[in-house]
Amino acid sequence: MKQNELLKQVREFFTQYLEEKKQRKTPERYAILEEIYKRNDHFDAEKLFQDLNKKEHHISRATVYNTLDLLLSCQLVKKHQFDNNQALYEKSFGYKQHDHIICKDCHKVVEFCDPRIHQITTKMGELLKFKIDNHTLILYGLCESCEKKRKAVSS
Amino acid sequence: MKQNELLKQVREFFTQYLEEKKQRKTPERYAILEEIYKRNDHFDAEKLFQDLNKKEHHISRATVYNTLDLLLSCQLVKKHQFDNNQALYEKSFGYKQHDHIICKDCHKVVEFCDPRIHQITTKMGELLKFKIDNHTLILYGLCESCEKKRKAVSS
DNA sequence: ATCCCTGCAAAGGGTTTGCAGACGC
DNA sequence: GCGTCTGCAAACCCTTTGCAGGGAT
Repeated sequence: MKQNELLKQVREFFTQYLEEKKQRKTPERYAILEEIYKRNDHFDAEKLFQDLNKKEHHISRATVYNTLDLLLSCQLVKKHQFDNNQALYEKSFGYKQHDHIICKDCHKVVEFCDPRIHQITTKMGELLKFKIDNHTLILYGLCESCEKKRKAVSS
Repeated sequence: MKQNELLKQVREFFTQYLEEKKQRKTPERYAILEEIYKRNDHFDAEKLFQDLNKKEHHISRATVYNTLDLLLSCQLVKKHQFDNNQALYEKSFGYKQHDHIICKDCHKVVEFCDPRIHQITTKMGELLKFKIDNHTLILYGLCESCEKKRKAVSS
């Protein structure tokens, strides 16, 4: 099963990172890692906390935030600040680089790729003498069904 | 003077918007609009509040937030959620569309333009059947001097 | 045995809200 | 004068912090 294969790889990667950084391999950290890699959505810290505590005995919010920071620093997780001031996270290992398009009405998030983004980062990095290593591109608009709804209301 | 010309246009635009929406033309709202259009930076709500109260008699935080929302809805102001959970704002009338590149160390913000962004929004809108009307592109990296500093430290 | 990590609850920082009084219309 | 906008402070929400006890090494 592909899911288990990925989980295994990710656990190994994390273990290696923790050993390098001389940090402890606690069951909480692995439980959080697994929960994240079983999901396929963009989730906030609170949702992660809630879902973990439906299954696990108990993991505190502090540990969730702590571990998210760890996972961010080894790039196993990506953090997004969409509109509001609530961060959303998603797994990022073995997952192709992508950007997001968000519906302003229903808040649906769709992922997409476009090679031109890479061209822009490369060119702008050279031009402005920045060493770019990351980017965020978000397109805001209305999805097909929400646009129809709006038209129906205004007509 | 070009500055005054812009201010005048912006005030007129705002007045028209307020009349359309049947909202009151209060001195506070105009003071906030002017303060924003005299600046050339990316500022947060608190900074705007502080600077206004150095000059004006007094304008409350609530009114600042209120008016920022008004200005956002008529697109006289743009709101950015960079990294942290503190929104930054900038004027947007008569100002060319641009994106941002941010240094991870000194947090310097540089603006740039690239026509390919427009191509991407158009193409992805068609492909995914979204009606796109806005986007955010942020490139993260190290500016030239911060990269040198890092190298100096590690060597 | 050490001392880092966890859980808890309180603090923190930015933003929003409720209410009374002020003022644009 | 009516009804909305302002100012104030408290409430809110997400996140961070401090501290004491527990578990990884």
